[in-house]
Amino acid sequence: MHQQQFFDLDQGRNISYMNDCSSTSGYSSANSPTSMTQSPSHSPETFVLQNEFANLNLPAMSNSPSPQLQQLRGSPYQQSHTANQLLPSGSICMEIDGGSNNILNGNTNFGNMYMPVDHFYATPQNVGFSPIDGSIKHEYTAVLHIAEQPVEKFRFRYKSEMHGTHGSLNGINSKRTPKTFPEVMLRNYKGPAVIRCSLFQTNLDSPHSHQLVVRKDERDVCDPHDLHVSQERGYVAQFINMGIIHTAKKFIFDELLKKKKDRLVFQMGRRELSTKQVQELHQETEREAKDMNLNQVRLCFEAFKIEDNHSWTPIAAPVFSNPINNRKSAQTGELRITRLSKPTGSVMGNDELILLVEKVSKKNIKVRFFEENDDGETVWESYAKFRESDVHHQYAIVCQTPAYVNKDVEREVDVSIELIRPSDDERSFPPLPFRYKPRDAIVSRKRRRTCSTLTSSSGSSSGSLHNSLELPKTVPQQNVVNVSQHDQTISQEFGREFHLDQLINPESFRKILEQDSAELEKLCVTDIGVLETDGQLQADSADSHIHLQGSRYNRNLTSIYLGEIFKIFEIVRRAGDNQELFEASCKKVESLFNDHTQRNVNNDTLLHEVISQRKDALKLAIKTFHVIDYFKLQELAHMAQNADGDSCLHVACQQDREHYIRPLLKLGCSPNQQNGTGNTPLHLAVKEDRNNCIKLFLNAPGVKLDLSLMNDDGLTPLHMAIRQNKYDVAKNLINYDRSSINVANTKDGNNALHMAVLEQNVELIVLILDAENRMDILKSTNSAGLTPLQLARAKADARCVRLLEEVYPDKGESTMTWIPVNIKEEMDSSSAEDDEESNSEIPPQAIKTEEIEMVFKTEHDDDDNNQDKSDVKNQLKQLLSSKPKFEKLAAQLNEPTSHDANLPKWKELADKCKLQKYVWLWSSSEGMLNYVQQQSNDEYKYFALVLQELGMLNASD
DNA sequence: CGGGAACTGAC
DNA sequence: AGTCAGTTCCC
Repeated sequence: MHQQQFFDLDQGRNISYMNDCSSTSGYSSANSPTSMTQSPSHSPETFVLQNEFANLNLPAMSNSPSPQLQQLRGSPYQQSHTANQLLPSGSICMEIDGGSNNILNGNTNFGNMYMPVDHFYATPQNVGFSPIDGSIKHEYTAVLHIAEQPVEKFRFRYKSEMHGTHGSLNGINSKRTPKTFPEVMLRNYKGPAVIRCSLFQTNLDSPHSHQLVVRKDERDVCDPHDLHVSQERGYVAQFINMGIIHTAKKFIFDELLKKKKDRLVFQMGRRELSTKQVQELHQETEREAKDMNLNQVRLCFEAFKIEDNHSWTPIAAPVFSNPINNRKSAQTGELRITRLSKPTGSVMGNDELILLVEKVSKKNIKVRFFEENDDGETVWESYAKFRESDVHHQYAIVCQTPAYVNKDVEREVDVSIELIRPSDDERSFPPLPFRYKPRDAIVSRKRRRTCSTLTSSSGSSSGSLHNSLELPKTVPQQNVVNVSQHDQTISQEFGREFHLDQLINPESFRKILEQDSAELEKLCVTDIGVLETDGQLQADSADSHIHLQGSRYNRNLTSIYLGEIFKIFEIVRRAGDNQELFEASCKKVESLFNDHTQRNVNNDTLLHEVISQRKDALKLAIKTFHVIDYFKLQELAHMAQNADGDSCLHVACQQDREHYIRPLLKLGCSPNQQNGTGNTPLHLAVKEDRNNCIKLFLNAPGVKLDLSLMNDDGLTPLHMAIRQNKYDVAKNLINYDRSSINVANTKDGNNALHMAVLEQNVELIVLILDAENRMDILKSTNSAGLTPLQLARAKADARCVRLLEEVYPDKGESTMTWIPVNIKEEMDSSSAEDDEESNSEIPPQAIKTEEIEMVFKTEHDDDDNNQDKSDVKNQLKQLLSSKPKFEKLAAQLNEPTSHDANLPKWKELADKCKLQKYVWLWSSSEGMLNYVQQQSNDEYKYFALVLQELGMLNASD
C-alpha cells in the first residue's frame, strides 16, 4: 500500500490519500487482507474530507432565512450557485490538519479516511448513537429531503476502467443540458452542518462494498463525501462528478468489512473496537457479502452538526435515494428489443417469433404481449411461450406467440410487445408493435365476400359475363314450374338422389329442411325468379337482391352463376329422360363453373364460395352439391382449387363447416391434398382448432388420411396438435395412425415425443409412450442428435425427465454417458487392437463379418434363394420366443468377452451387428434382444447370422 | 464520454 | 465443451 502525496493547489498544502492504485480491489482497501484487521486507532492522524468552504466554526446564523435561501426554497434548487457542491476539481480534498502528511504508517489502512479524527473521537456522549444502525432513537427536527434523485441506471466501472472518465452519476432529470446531479436539502435547521453522501446496499441499511468516488486531480476519492452547508450557502448539497466503482468480487468482503468498521468506529466515537465487536462485524459482513446485490446500490444521505468539541452529531434522519442499477449487468441493465423476426402473427398464436434483445438473463425474462385502449389501460395481456434454452446467448429469444383473446376478430389488431424482468419488474422500452392477423378462416371469407361483391358491382365487367350466360336461352324454357311444386320436388330429391343421410348428420339436416320449408321456398323462388326474367341478366336485375335463409346479401358473381346453373338443372330435370339435353347441359354447367372460377377473385370456385357462406346457407350448398353430383361433375369438385391451392375441403375446415366434409369427400375431394403452403385440410382443422372437422375427417368411412404429410413448416397435423398442446386431437390422430408418432418434422427433426417433451406436457408424453413402437421412438434422434430423453434433460423439467427415464429400458442410466457422435469411435478403439481405423463401416472383428455381410447381401438381392435366411431367422425366433432359451442366451451375452473383462459379449455383438449406436439404450443383453425382436427382417436376420457365426444361435440346445 | 467487445475463470 | 457472470480492454 502506498500513500499518495501531492500538493493541493487549492489548499496550498500537501494532501495525502490512501488510495492504493496498484490494488485491484477498488479503492479503499489495501491489497493485503491482513490490513483489514488493523484498527484505525493505530493511526491517530486527523483527516478531513471537506468542502473548500468548510468552516467548522461558523457561527450560528440569524434565525431569519437569507433571501438566497428563500429563493432556493422557491424550487429550482439544482442550479443554484449557492448550492454546496462537490465540484469537479479542487473542491474536495482530504485535508490534513496541520499540513502533516507523514504520520500514516504502512500498516494503516485508511483508504477512505473521511473522519476528522480529532473531532470524531471526542465526546463520550456520542458513544452509541446511531442514526441508522443503532438502537437509540432520535427525534430530529431537521429533515433531509432529496431534491434530485440519482439516475436509475448507471454503469458501474471496475477499477481497471478508471483511467479516463466515463461520465458521472447524474440526476434523474438530467439532460445533455442542463445536467443535474443528486441533490439533497436540509430543512428545519439553522447553523452550519455537514451533509454526507455514501453508498449503501438496497436491501439493508448497511454500506455497500462498491465505492462512490469523486474524481479529483487524477485521483479518485472514495465515499463518504461530506459537504458543508449553512445559512449563507444555503442548505442544499449537490453531489456532482461521482462515479461508482464496482468492487471486484474477491474483494467484496474486505471492502464491506472495512466500510462497516469505519462506520462503526465513527458512530461509536471510539478509537478501538472490542474484539467482540470485530468478531461480530466479521460475521455480519460475511453474511451480507454473501448475497449482496452487486448490481444495485443507493445513496445514503446523512446530516451532522459539528460540535464545538469537534464531535459529529447527527441532526437528521438519514435518507436514501432510489436504487441505482448497474447498466452493464443482465440482472439490472436496460431491457430492449432490438428486432423482431416478424411484426405480425395469427390471432391463433403459436407462431414462431425471434426477438433480438439486449443482454438478458434466461432465467429472468418474459415476453409480454399486451393491448391498451386509448386511455392507456391494459385491456389484454399474455405471454409468449419459450424455455430457458430458447434464450440464445443472452441476446436472442425464440418464442411462440400467445393467442389473442378473441380468435374471431375480423380485422387486424395492433398490440405491443415488451420484455419484462420479473426480478425487478423492469420493462423494455419502447414497446414494439405487433400486429395480430385474423385467422385464415376469417381473412379468406372476408376476401371472398368483398371481392365477389366488388366484381359484380363493377358494371364494366358484365360484358363477357353476358355472353357466358346467354346459353340458357338455347335451352328449352317451356318447363317452368310453379313455386310450390318446385319446393316439394327439391326436398324429395335431396333425400332420394343425393343420399343425404350418408352425407350429413341426418338429424340436423332434416330438422332444417322441415323447420325451414318456408325458407327453402324462398330460396327456390328467388332462384327461379332470377332465371325467369328472361335468362339474360339485365343491369337492373343485378341490383335486385336474393334472399337466402332470411339473410340478405348483395347479388354477386356467385349468386348469378349459381342461379344460372340451378336454372339449367331445373330445366334438365323437368325435361325427363333427354340424354342429349343432359349432356349439353353438363358441358354448359361445367363451363359456367369454370367461367365463374376464372372471374372470381382468388379463383374461388362456386363450391368454395358456397361452402364458406354462413352456416345458414346450408341448403344452398347442399343444392349445389346436388347439382354437381347430378351433372356428374365430380371431377370439378375434386380439382377445385383456388389461388391459395385450397380445395373445398380446406375451406370447409378453415371455416368450420364440418357438415360439408362428408358430402365433399363423397363428391370426390381428396382428403390428402395439400394447399399452397403444404397444408392438408386436416392441418387447417388442427391449426384452426376445428375439432368437429377433425373428428369427421378421422371417422369418414372409406377415406385414408395420410398423417405423415408435412406442411411448409415441416409439420404434420400431429406435430401441430402437440405444439398447441391439444391432447384430444393428438390422441385422435395417434389412434388413427400410430405410425404417425415416429414422423420427424423437417424443422428440427423432432418427432411427436420430442415435441411433447419440449412442451413439457406430461399427458402428451404418456399418450405417445402408450402408443406402439415405443422402442423406435425412444431411440429416435432429432437433428441435434438427441433422443427424447436427452432432449428432456436439456430442455424439460425434472418431471418429464423422470417420466422418460422410467420407460427407457435401462432407466436411462447409460444415456448419461452417451455421446451421440463419438460413441462409435469409442467403441471401436476400446475393442479393436490393431487396424480398422479407416473404415468405420466395417465393425472391427475377429469373426468374419465381411463374409456374413456378403452372404447377407447376396441373399438379400436374390429373393428366391432365402432358405438359409429363413432358417437362421426361425432359429432366432424360436430362441427368443422361448423364455428359458431367451434367458439363457441373455445370460451368456451378459458375460464378459475373453479379451476384455469390461466388455460384455452383448456389446461386442451389438458392435458386429452394427447396432453400436443403440448400445447406450440397453443396460444389458436383454434390452438388445428385445430390440432385435422388434426389428424388420433384414436387421433381424443379420443379427441371427452373426449370432450363428458366434455359435450362439443354438445355445439353448 | 459512452459503449462494444474481448478476455477469464468458475460452473 | 459450452455458458455466463465477472472483468478488462479499447475504440
